[in-house]
Amino acid sequence: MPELPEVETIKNVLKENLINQEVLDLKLYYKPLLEGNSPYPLEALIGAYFESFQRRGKYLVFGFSNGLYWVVHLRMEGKFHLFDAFQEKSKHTHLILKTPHTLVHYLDTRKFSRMAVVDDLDTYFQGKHLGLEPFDKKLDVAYLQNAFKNRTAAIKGILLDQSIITGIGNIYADEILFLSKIHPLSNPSKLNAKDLKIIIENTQIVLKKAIEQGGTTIRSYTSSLGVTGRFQVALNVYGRFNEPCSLCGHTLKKLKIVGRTSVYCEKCQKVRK
DNA sequence: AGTTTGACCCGGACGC
DNA sequence: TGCGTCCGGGTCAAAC
Repeated sequence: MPELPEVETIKNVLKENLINQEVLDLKLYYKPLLEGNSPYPLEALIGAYFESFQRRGKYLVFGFSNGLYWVVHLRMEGKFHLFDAFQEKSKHTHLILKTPHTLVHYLDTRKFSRMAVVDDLDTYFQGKHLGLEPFDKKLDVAYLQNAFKNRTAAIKGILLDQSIITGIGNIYADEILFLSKIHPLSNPSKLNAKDLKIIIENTQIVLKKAIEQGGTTIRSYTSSLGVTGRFQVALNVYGRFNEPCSLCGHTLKKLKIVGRTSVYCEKCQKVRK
């Protein structure tokens, strides 16, 4: 489940392997992965060279020598597998890209990921309504006060709203709220400046640590991308329902918030109403 | 305008 | 063992 740290890691590994390589061939086997309104087909990348590698929120962006950009959102299970030699496509291989030195398979068991080929990145991302990057200097208490002022829905759901801060998913939203000692059902407009400052600090701490360690859920990328070891990102709450709180020992609870499971400590995380 | 809900997907986990 | 059911993850659109 790639969130910002995983996407950042994947971007870096793909850059190491693919920069300045020419796309010799590219075939998309499962057509719905390409957004219906993609201005260009994927085949438009054939003959071009990989030039730049970016991440915007949870989107990967590959820039090519012919002026086009390939934008990929991995959603839950999109994966890039890299090979040195011919590799039979698997049941879930939906795209194969060939370069002189590397064979790229793109897999997605859930067929949930999406991609597009565009010539105007700004226009494409304007339609996505992405908020500030977590490490943007403009992300400060005043920004969140403004963004949260009319928001009454659970803070957990608001942290998942990519139009405010982009890149936070279910795992890190739970971790950020735990470290900030804020209950996931809290009313965003009732958070005080100190709460907001702590949310920003913990967002940056959690994501930075995860990036340094190669992403929490990077396990499935290991074999192919050569990212080894270091999966010991300590998660305090995510996936730990019914286990003891790492701070107070109280049994962790769970709740459904905007259709997502939230795990939290009812003793450590106070509701702001 | 903000909030809620469902659709999109389907492998894997779970219950019987 | 086999079958049925539910879950989850991010984003978008529609309904409220």
